[in-house]
Amino acid sequence: MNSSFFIYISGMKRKIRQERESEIIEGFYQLAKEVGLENASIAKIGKFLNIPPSLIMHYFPNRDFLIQALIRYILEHYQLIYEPIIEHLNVSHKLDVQELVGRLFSREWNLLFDDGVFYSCYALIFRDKSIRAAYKNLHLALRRTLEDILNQDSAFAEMDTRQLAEQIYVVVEGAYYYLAMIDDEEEYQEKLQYFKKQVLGLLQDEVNAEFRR
Amino acid sequence: MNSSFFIYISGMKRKIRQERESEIIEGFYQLAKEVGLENASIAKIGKFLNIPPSLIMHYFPNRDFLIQALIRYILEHYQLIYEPIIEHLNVSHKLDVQELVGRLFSREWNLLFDDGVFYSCYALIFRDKSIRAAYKNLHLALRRTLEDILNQDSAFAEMDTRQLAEQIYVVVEGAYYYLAMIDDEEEYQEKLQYFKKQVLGLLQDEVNAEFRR
DNA sequence: CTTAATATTGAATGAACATTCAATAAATAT
DNA sequence: ATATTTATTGAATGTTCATTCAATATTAAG
Repeated sequence: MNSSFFIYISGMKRKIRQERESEIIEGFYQLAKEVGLENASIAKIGKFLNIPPSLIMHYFPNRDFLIQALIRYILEHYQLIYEPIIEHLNVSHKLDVQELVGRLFSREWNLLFDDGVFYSCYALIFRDKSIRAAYKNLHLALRRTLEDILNQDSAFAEMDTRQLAEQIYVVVEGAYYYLAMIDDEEEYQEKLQYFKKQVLGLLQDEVNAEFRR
Repeated sequence: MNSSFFIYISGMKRKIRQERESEIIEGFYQLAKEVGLENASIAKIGKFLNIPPSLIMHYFPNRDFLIQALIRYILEHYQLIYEPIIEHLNVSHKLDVQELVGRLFSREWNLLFDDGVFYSCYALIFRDKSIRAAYKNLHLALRRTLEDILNQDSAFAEMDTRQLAEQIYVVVEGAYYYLAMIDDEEEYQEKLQYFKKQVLGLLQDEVNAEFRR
């Protein structure tokens, strides 16, 4: 064995480690989805995955490491699922705004992602600076992606696309927050239309564009 | 017994009960603010208030009752603090839109209210139908209040004020969600301006008003 | 093949948890 | 004044918690 400071784990062992860590975090996420983050204990994760709790602690020294890893997992997946949806619009000079708005509010990706765990973790930003920073990074990245898309269309050349991206996302995120409270499908669709129209208004509002500069 | 210093009104017991219950819920809220909802145990609430945990259970048979009462407390106070801020605009035919927007995004009320506990409880809407309904009721009430204010000004007579209130609040709530991630004061103010302008745009956008009808 | 490092197991730890209980104190009703 | 109801206390319950530990199995290195 070499004597460097770094723990060198070769081949198989490294793979085992990576796979176990992933398995544990995914199990943690799945369980939190079912019983709530506050009830997803290490013992329960072990039972859920059929491994002893001590194995979990072998990879994650304490609960905080587990939470940090869960948040990394959630934010990575949020971005991984969401960004391609708006990224692959293939803007050939002219952006299809209807299509963009449709994708921003798409419920498809919503089905792939559970909001309960996301907001439980979000609530942690108020007491943990590093979690706050991680959440901020995700939200900035989403805005930058949208900004880039807008910049590809010359129609927005005169507009402050950074501001526009901020304004669009604040509606999208406010809508997700609010619509989660609404069970009735008809009411849901009605309000969703309000917000889609609102974003379309932002994108088409050339008068405002000048006013805002 | 010597009761010379105390005035014993009839129904003293009821008063004791009400005050104890309030004390416990307020203590629960204060503690949750400090250590997080997930760490605010009954034992800790007892220690925080210098009462035995069994007294807490005398008034709240189990933890669920305590959570339900906390959410009632939070939502009532949210409304109690927030509504007067926008309600007492004293619309004398002409609404001061600048003033309205200023109040909607006022940081004052934000200081009176801790968002960590609010969002921790919000996360519960995804698994609890009655909590979801309670949150929805609050958000509908806020929108109705704003709608009433808009209706008092004849300038909005031709507009769909219900839709407008929905669109305004989705920005306000999206902004609160997003701005909580931002520590830097300058950046915070810059983005806050974006969102204030956005709401002003909604209020002044008469062209859109027709388009939306 | 031997040794060292890592992976996995299951049992054990003490602390914290929600909750119960019996006893006492205070307030109200009779 | 006495009886009844409610408020309060503190000790005790059994459970679950995160975490530790020693043992065994597997894999890598020499």
